[in-house]
Amino acid sequence: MRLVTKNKDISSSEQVELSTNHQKLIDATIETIAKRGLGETTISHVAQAAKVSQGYANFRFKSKENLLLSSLKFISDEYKKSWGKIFEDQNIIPKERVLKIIENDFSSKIASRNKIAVWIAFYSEVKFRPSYLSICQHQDEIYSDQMEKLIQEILDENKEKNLSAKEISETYLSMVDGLWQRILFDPKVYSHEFCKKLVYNYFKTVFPKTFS
Amino acid sequence: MRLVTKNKDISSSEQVELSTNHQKLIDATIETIAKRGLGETTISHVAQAAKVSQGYANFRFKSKENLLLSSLKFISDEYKKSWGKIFEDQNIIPKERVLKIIENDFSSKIASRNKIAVWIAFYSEVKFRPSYLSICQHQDEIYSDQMEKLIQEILDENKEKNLSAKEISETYLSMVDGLWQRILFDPKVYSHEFCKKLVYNYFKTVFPKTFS
DNA sequence: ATATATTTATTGAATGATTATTCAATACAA
DNA sequence: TTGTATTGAATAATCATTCAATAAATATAT
Repeated sequence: MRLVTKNKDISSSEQVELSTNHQKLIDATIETIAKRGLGETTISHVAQAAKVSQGYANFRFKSKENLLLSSLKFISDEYKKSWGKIFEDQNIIPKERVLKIIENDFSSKIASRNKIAVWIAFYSEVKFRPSYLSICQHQDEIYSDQMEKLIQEILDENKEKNLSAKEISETYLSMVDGLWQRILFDPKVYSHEFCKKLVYNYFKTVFPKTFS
Repeated sequence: MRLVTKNKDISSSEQVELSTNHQKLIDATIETIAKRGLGETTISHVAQAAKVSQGYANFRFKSKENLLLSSLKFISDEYKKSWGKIFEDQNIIPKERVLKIIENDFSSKIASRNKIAVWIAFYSEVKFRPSYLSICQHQDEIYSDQMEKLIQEILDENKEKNLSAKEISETYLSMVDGLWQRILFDPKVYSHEFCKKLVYNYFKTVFPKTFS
C-alpha cells in the first residue's frame, strides 16, 4: 500500500493521501503513546493505528525503540522550530518576544495533550533517559540560554538589579513543565488560556513596569 | 525468614532487623522503579532487592500491580502526613506556614530523587492513571484548598485585592511539579536549596510586604 | 521440659501469555 | 522482467502468576 507515489507528473489534486507511511507511523506512535502509555504501546497497536502491518512497522524503522524515539525526535524538532522562529525575529521588542514565547508554549500545536504525553512518557522512563538526553538536551540548553538573555534585556531596560535573569528564566521554565503536566492530567481546570494567564501574571508581577 | 518475631517478651536490643517483609518490599519497589523505571521493573528485580523470592513477593501482595500501587500509596501517605502537620499547627502566622510548606516540599525526605521518580512514573503511565487518581486525587485536592486559603490569609493581611489566591496557589503548585521534575533530571543545577530559593523569591515578588 | 501436631511463611521451578523480531511469500510498480 | 513495498505467520525471549514442596513458628499433649 503506497500512499504517496513518486510519479513526478501527478497533479496535487490527485494526492488524496498526503502523509507518507513514515509520517503516518510517527503520528500513530504519538497517538498510541498518549492513549495507552509507553509501557503498553506495542508495535502491533501502532501498526493498526497507522493501518499497516506490524511487520512493516518494524521493517521500516528497524526496531521498536527506533520508532518510538523517532516520534520523540519529531516533537522535539517541531518545538525547536517554533521557538527558533521567535528568537530569530529581529524586529520585535523584548516584551513582545516574551508574549510570543508564552503564546507558543501554550499553543494548541505545541501543548497538545498527545504531545505532552509523549514528552512526559520518555522523560519519566529511565530506560529512555540517555536517548532522551541525546535528542533533547542540546535544544533545551539553547532554549534556556535564549530565555535568560531575553529576561536580561528586560532587566536592563528597567535598570533592575536586584533580580537575576537566570532565576527568573528557570522559574518560567519550571512553571511551563509543571503546567504541561497539569494540562495532561486535568485539562478542564488547566486550559491553555488559564495557563497563559498564570504565566502572564507571573511576568506582570516580576516586571510591573514592562507588563501592565 | 521471619524478621520480626511476635514474641512479646523479646527485648528491643534483640530486634536487629526492624523492617517487616512488607515494608522491605515497598522500599525495594521504590528503589527499583527509580533505578529501572516502571516499564523495566519486574517482580524478580524487586524481590532480589528485598532479598526474598519472587514467588513470595507476588504471594504477599497478591499481584505485581498491587505491589507497585502500594509503593505509591506509601509515598502519598507520607507526603500527606508531613504537610498535614503543618496545616494543623495553630500557633503559627501565615508567613511562617508558607515557609514551612516550602521547606517540606523540598526536604530531602519528601523531594528525594527515588520518591520523585515514583510519583512521575505513575503519573505518566496511562495504565495507572485511574489508580493514581483513586490514591492521590483526594489528598491533592485538600492540599490545593489549604494552600489557597493560606494565600488568601496573606492577601487579606496586606489588603491586597488585585491578586487572586487561587491563581497564586496554582502557580506555586505548578512550580513545585516542574521543579520536582528537574530535581530528578538535573540534580546538580536543581539542588533543594536552589529550588527553595526560586520559590521563596516568587513569594517575595508577589508579597513584598510580607516576605522581605 | 520435651515431643508431636498444626499452622504459617517462604521457596523456586513450571506454566502460559504477551510481544519484538525475522523472513519467506506476495503484491505492486517501473 | 526486475526490483521494491508490504504482509502475516513462525520464532524466541521475557515475565507474571501458580502451586506443590519445604522450613519455621506456634500450639498442644505428655
